[in-house]
Formats: sequence, C-alpha cells, structure tokens
Amino acid sequence: MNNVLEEVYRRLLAAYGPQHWWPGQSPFEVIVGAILVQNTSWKNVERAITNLRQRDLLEPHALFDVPLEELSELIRPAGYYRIKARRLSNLLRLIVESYDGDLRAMFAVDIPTLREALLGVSGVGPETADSILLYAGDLPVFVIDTYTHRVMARHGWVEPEIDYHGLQEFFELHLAEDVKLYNEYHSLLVRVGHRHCRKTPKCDDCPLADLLPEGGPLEPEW
DNA sequence: GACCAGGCACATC
DNA sequence: GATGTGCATGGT
Repeated sequence: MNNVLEEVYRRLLAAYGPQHWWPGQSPFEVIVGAILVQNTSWKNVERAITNLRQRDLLEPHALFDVPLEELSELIRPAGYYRIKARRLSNLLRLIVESYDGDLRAMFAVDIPTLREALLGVSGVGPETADSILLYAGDLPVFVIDTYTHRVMARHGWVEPEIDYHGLQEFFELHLAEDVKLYNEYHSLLVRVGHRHCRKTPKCDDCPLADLLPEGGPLEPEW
C-alpha cells in the first residue's frame, strides 16, 4: 500500500464496505443492465429488468426476437426507452450473430478484440463496453465513469482534462490486475461520488475529506 | 419545479 | 477537434 489509489481504496472500503454490485445476476442480465443504466439511476433499471424477467426474456435469443416496439415498452421505466431499445437490439445482434448467444464463447475472446467488437456497436461506448467486460465477463478492465473522473480530478490526483483512456490507464498501471479489486473499487467510487462528489460537493464527513488539496476541491462547478 | 441519475451519438461550428 | 444537444423516466 504505497500509492494514493490504494489509500483511497482502503478508506472507501472501510467507510462503506463491499458494494456487491450486480449480485446474483447472470452475465446476460449484467449486459442488459449496462445499456439500461446509461445516465440513469439503477432503481429505474430494476423495474425494466423485472419486466423482462417476468416474461422470461433474460436470454439472448429470446430478447433479440422481441419486436423493437414491444421491447421499448418493456424497458420504459429505465428512461430513454426508445434509444435504449435500439441500443440493446444492436448489442443483441452482435451476441446472437457472432456468438450464437453463447456468452462464454464471447468472453473467451481476447480482451482487446472483444472490446473493439463491443465499441463497434452503436450505443455501446467505453464505459458500457468496460462494464460488460468487468461485471459480466469477469475480465480485468477498470471501468471509468463521471464520478471516477470527478473524484480524481477534484482531489488533484489527475489533470481535469484527462480522457477516458488516460484515466483508465492511471488505475490499471497503479493497481494490481485484479478483477475483484477493479469491481469493488469502481462501485465504491460511484458510492462516494453519489454522496459527496456532486456538482455542489459535500466534503464534510466524506472519507476522503482530509485528502483534499489546499483550498478545497478543485473545479467545484462540475 | 428544478435538479439529478453508474452515457452515447450526432449536429454544428 | 471542441462544444452543444436530444434522449425520458422516476426520485429528492
């Protein structure tokens, strides 16, 4: 434990405990959730997934066969439901047509190749792709999101202008390559970001408060 | 009623 | 290449 990332992780884990992200769900449910949760609270996503589960649609072929209009109604509670139905359909086409719906086969592909394939799907960006690789595929890929960026930049640990790949590299270079660690770390960053690192940060009683740079968090207008 | 939520693609300059 | 905008429901 000799770098700031490890210290931050220790504190977050001590403060919040394991987050158990995407517990008890199949890899396919994680994939569906990764699309549905885009810029949306998980609570809303749960309702949508419940609709799919009730109809036994949490399987690649079954869900791919649902007409787009019907699919969009089922996922409506998740918001952006028309665009997300399209995005889900795009991703399902890859899974069904390239891997015959076999997720084990898909995740057996080497990481860079699979990541590129996922990014080739319209509606799958870097965070969604990496969430799928880490949380559904159990592959060692560190997921970056807006909170990750905010927490790291506001504490002055990275340049605010750093991009997705740069930030991802920062984590992957300074941490042991460990799926469990990547999983827990990302979820803890979302947790602390949700509570404290908002547009108007509440830094009192934040487990990272005393690690703030002189003068408080940088760029508080984010 | 404003603001926010585990992004992404596309238009415009 | 940078910046702005649409997408939409549900909770605080």
